[in-house]
Amino acid sequence: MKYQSLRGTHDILPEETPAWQYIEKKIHEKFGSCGFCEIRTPAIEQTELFMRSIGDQTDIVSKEMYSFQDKGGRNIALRPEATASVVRAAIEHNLIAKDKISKLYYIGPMFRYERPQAGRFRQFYQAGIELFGTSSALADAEVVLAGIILFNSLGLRSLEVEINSVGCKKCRPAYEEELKKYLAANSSKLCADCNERKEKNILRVLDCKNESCKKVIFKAPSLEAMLCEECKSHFEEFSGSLSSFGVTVSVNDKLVRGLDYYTKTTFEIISKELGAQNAVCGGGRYDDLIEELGGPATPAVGMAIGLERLLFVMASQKLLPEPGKELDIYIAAIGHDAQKKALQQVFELRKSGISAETDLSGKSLKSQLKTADGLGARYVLIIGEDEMKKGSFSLRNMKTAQQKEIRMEELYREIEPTC
RNA sequence: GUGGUCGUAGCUCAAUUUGGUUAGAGCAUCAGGUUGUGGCCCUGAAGGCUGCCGGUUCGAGUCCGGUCGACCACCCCA
Repeated sequence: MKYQSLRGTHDILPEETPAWQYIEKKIHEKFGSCGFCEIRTPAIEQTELFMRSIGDQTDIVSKEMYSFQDKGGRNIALRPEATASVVRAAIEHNLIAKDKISKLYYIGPMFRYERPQAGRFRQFYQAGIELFGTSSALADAEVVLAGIILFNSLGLRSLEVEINSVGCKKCRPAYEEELKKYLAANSSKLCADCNERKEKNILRVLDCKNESCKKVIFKAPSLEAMLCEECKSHFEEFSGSLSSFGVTVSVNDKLVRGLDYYTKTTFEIISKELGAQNAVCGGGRYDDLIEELGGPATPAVGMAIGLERLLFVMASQKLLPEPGKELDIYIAAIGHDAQKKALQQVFELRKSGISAETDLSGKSLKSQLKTADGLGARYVLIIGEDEMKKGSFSLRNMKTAQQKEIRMEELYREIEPTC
């Protein structure tokens, strides 16, 4: 095979597109009913946008971004996620105004140069929401709830919601300083990865799986204890409100996200069916990002869903709709004149919204009936030489195998009742 | 970026004890089973440079190296 799709990228084939259309439709419906409006941004942006927002020290930006110079010498990157783009667009078009709440959602492909794995691809689809303009912890809950509404409407079971707080710019620097000091004192017991994380993304050390590191972390200063009053009460209200709405949540104090812009709330919705990459949905609050990117200081919260992962969980829970084969009528034609007549008739039927198909390759009647059967045709209209002469045609009901002679004008009336 | 497992028709899989002649089957596809009638059944056809490149050997789908890709884990994250 000379050409194949690039590593970590996949063709979505005709047999799979109905499932994609199904979840996309639900996303539009449910996010819409939650008051979010769709926004579509370009797949490419200035590289700097992502360096500023996600953080140029993060793996996503430093190692995993598809970036290049265009012919005009501009530094361009394929978006690795959409929040930065949505914020940029919202600022650019004045969608963010003082004391105004904006609720946006998006759906589209994202790109990260990673080693492919279960639930991880180089081009993958995300659907997400962003809520700008309120610092209320209830807004964090609303965002989680929007995800839950979507998942429920798809029939998903046994998903778990994990939440945490990573503090804000008032309390986190002090904590990071504290943690850094502690880790520096114990650096000999930390793995190579952690010694690097210590410098680049120190909170991630808390989530290391290495046994030796775990021991060190066990005695490390706790982030929770260091949260300022504001963060603490924000987290309590967020957590409490979800519980009171009947959402079971568990606090995971290791839930530290790899994007720099998160403040206070972080959360994930995970599924055990997924393997190592188990988050179907992840998000959190980012109160400083909009200002950071040049907009008015505006608090915000958002989340993103990995669509391939969502589809995978749905498939394993047998929630994907059967690709329904249905065709109102198939016209079997014998002879060139008949084919022409058939095509004309199919054209008329299609114009009036009836699904119709014919075969112009001159196959035998038997073969055409087989094709019709394979397409799930309810009726087959047979146009042969006899019919062309007589001006009346055989209409076969494929379910009952009954056949009758009709004239073309009667066709609609005959097939209408079951439409 | 690191490590492990694996690449045989469109799909799912075969191919005997460190290798041995024209690489098989099921499903799917197409065509037939008498003149113009589907599903079931029967018959037949087509479909593979065994991922690619190189090496060992009289001989490689099978062994070795490389490469590309898939899967899984680390890392990271949706």
